[in-house]
Amino acid sequence: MTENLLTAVAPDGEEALALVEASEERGLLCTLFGRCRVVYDGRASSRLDPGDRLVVLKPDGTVLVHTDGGQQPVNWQPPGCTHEAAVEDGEFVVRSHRSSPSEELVVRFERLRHATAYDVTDPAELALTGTEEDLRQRILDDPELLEPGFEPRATERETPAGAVDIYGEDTDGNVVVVELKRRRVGPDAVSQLNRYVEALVRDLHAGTTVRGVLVAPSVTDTATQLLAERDLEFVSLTPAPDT
Amino acid sequence: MTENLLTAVAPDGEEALALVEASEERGLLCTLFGRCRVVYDGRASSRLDPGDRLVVLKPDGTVLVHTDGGQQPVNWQPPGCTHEAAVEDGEFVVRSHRSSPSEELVVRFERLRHATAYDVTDPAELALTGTEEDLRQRILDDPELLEPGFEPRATERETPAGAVDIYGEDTDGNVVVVELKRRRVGPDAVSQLNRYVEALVRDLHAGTTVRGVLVAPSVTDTATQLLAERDLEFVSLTPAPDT
DNA sequence: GTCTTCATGTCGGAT
DNA sequence: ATCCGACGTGAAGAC
Repeated sequence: MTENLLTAVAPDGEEALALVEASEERGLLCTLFGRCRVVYDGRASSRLDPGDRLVVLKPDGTVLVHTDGGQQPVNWQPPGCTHEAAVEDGEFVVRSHRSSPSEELVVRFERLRHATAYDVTDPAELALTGTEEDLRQRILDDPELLEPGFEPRATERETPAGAVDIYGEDTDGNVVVVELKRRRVGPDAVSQLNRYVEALVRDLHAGTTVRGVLVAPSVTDTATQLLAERDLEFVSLTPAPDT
Repeated sequence: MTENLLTAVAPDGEEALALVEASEERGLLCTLFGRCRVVYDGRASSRLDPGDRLVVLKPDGTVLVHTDGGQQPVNWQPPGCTHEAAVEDGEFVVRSHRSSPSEELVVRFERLRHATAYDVTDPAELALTGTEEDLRQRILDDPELLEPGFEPRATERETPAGAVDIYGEDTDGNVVVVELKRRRVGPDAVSQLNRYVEALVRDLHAGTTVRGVLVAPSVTDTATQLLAERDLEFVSLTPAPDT
């Protein structure tokens, strides 16, 4: 058994308890595999009958209950929760809770097949490209991508309805509100843009024309309809130049 | 080693390869712990420098890369992906890919501390309460919760702008459009309701009054403003009766 | 804390 | 396959 690596095959309750507590003390990430029931009560409530699952306990208080399928855990607790392990009626039990909002998750193992604890301190930062931020920078670097003569004046400009992605001016001196989306958009993005435009129409001097431009790779038909109804515009752009 | 439970402490590339391939063959869920780099290219692109992490391979093709903190994996692939493991330059490598959209994830291990494979076939269904569906049922069971004399006529009624949660009539014969939210709502929910109301105003006979009612536990100030501007209403209700 | 919006959102249901 | 909206959405940044 290596330093900062604990494992136990088919541990009984006490063994598992020792491992989880040691894990907690040393700030290790813990994985538990076995047959368990799960009860959750908080923002909603859920019950999960017995089944074989993988349970992950992270040093930051996160709890994940994973089944054989799906990217999302079937049950979970967010970071910042505190958990205690115990042996109750011969069953190994993990209780995780938080206040604000009040939430509790209880995982009760009928049978534990395996338990491990690892040190997973991770210094690296994820470098991600292709985000909305990249799309914004692409337009700021070359405003002509939006339209000839477009001049950005501000990003994240505040309005009563929220912050506008890019606020600028066209060649005729009209105000241009730009809403950016990194992927194909539907009706929600059009409504969002519309909120900003309406807020600015109210705020600015009467007589100022405010154009709203949605920038995204593409839009759905419904979104196109909505854009037309509200006199809003669309410009097709992706976060990264096409290759 | 129990049936359908494979483990390996500090496996070399070949051992890990055998375990992952056996895991795949038998439909097991596989966990890998070690120091790795991760490269992702697809809808976006990301690079992650070496760090100690937990990698989960599910039998449905899901891949999760978890660090010490956070509920979300730092990298992942969705269900339906296919992955191959290999030893390259002495390193154990997992490549996962899918088409439509074209995406690839490569996890390259400098060092593998532990590997396991479990059978996690899970027959149980999650029983969840406190959802929007519960809120809908609560109102259908007792329409007076919305307002005296409210009469539901349909759920999921289609409009050009999408399906209305509850479509009904008030005591004056006006059309009532109800949008339900299980939790406190912001501007987006107001816009959504507004889209349905506008679509129905266009669709129905001129002269028909269409009321829009947002039902949720509470609303933000901005949402209240928006509701007022658009002549929409708010009724406070939670998915479950208060206890 | 609350509010707002982004996300490689994911997921499910309907067309 | 696309579209649409819910989700115990989570996570980040602003206030």
